[in-house]
Amino acid sequence: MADHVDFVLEQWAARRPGLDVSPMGVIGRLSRLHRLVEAELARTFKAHGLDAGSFNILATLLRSAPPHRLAPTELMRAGMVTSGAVTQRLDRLEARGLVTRTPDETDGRGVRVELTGEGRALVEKALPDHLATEQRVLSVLGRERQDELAGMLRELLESLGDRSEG
Amino acid sequence: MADHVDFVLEQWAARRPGLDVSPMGVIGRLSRLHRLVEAELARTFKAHGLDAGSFNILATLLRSAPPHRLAPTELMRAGMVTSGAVTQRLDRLEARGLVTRTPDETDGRGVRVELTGEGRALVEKALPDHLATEQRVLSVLGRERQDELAGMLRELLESLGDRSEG
DNA sequence: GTGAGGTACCTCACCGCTAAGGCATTGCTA
DNA sequence: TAGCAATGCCTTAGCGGTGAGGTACCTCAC
Repeated sequence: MADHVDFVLEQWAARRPGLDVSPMGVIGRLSRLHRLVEAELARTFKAHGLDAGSFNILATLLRSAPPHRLAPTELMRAGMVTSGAVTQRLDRLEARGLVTRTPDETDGRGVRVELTGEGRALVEKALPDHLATEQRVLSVLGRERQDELAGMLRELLESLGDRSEG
Repeated sequence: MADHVDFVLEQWAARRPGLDVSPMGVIGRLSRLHRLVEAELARTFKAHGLDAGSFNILATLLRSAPPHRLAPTELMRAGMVTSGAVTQRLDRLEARGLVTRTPDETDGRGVRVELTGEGRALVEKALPDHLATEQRVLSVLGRERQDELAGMLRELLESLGDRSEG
């Protein structure tokens, strides 16, 4: 039972016997797992004509509180991307007729983004497939250990400043 | 004690009460944590005039078995990137005098990549800082729980086909 | 009311990666 | 040993993101 990171750690142990490289055991795996999982999720998105960035926008709108109209700034924070990235994602989604941009009525600088009927239908169709893919990827761990894992990741996130907006 | 993903899960629970979105609790956190950690590591790399891709190449060469000469294909697999990405990384590193490319003596198609003295010195200088950053990022979990976390990530990796070459 | 600083969104140049494909060489198989 | 698939590396077009900066608008102290 050994993954690629075990091999890497062995190499370091052979080359730098004194060095404590144990953090690489966590962060190296985090990185590799992220890549593999992203690739897996991408296949599901593609099957629905989407990519991760587009799905993220649509799903954020779908789960938002009524009336489901968000500012680009909120989408930016939810997706952890820059404002430029949000602008471009919205450009693409708007061009496909999946979202609309409306001037904010109470703030002349602002914009409100909303799902169109088509956008809503698409994300609602993709969502169960997406969840199934996520579940499949995690299935080797039982539900209990998935929760344990989520708990540890949450601790790390909080220590790095990823707080809830609630 | 709640991170951004808790907020997201609450939103889903409010909007789709029947839906089991628990996989998002793991994969959403994996994704956000990856982003935050990468940003943190990038600061250390930058302080040494490097980025993650360049460091990855240099560190892979450093930890490789003597005589520390690897083929681009091996670097490609170690870094989980395409051959094009490796070619470009090597172009940049070679232009800076940090690695050399030599034709493989026994395979006319092949190339051997090697650290220069300067490249070796740079990665040896960056390595302890990098490890310190990784350790700092993980420090909220004690060593024991770090190992636990690494174990769960390894199980996931193995289930997705990330096997050791040993 | 006004000016300064903050905020919201967009624009654009640049960057690194992917995906597809090309060329040379090697290895397998009949 | 000839033919053909596989391999190793490179090339290139295109894509999505960042970071810096611009414009318009809002807020607030005075």
